[in-house]
Amino acid sequence: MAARNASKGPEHPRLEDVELVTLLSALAEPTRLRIVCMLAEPVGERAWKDIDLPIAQSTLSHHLKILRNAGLVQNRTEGTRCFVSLRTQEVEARFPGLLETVLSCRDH
Amino acid sequence: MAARNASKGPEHPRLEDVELVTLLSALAEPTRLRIVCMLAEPVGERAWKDIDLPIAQSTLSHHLKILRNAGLVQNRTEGTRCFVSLRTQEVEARFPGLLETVLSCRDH
DNA sequence: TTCGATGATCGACGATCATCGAACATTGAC
DNA sequence: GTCAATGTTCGATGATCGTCGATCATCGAA
Repeated sequence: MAARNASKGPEHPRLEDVELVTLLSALAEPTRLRIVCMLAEPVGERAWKDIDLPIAQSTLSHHLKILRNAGLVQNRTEGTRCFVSLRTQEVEARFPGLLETVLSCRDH
Repeated sequence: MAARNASKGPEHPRLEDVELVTLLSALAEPTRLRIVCMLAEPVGERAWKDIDLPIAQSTLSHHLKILRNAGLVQNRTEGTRCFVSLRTQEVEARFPGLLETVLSCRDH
């Protein structure tokens, strides 16, 4: 009854409103860190269905929501499909060097 | 009654055995991040009692244990007193740039 | 040896989290 | 309009977490 999101896709916070602890919490979970690493590959944008992990679809949606709320990823809807990508530049502007450093640590 | 730790202080893991997610989890909590920032100040080592935060003593002990298990801090016992410090160099060797970057992000 | 101080550990509690299946909403195709 | 596909949301579940007070173990001092 109340007006829903007029916009289609899920909401994306401004990076200025994201706290460091929120971003670290989002990264501090194996599945989510793995997703972020996937998205960091040169491929860039990734179709939802291409993120195949041994988890239920609703769980993946849950993790992506947390990553969205942390400002790390963004969704782009195209018809019924959905594409996910890192907000690399915005994260870099807010937390300089952080994402790159974490990813490089992950790769060893 | 079973043989406890023969050594005096608590255990400190080798940084090689610490996973990135463990370290991120340790940092992804406001109180602990604050402690790490305190310890990063040029003062260096810090007496336990000088870490005064609005939390119970057992809670502080709990957080310090998590930071220890993540390889971030170390304890040095001197009589009944206990001093805490960052394992800056070892963390740097294991996760290059990570601690420094997180701390610089925290300061803005 | 006894005592006080200092941290670590224990047990309990409420809250949050990761996970799942089911139901729902939206969109394109028929 | 009906249907299938896609991703989100809901409800429930165990597990983990942050917090506390109480207890314990260790050490120096009296």
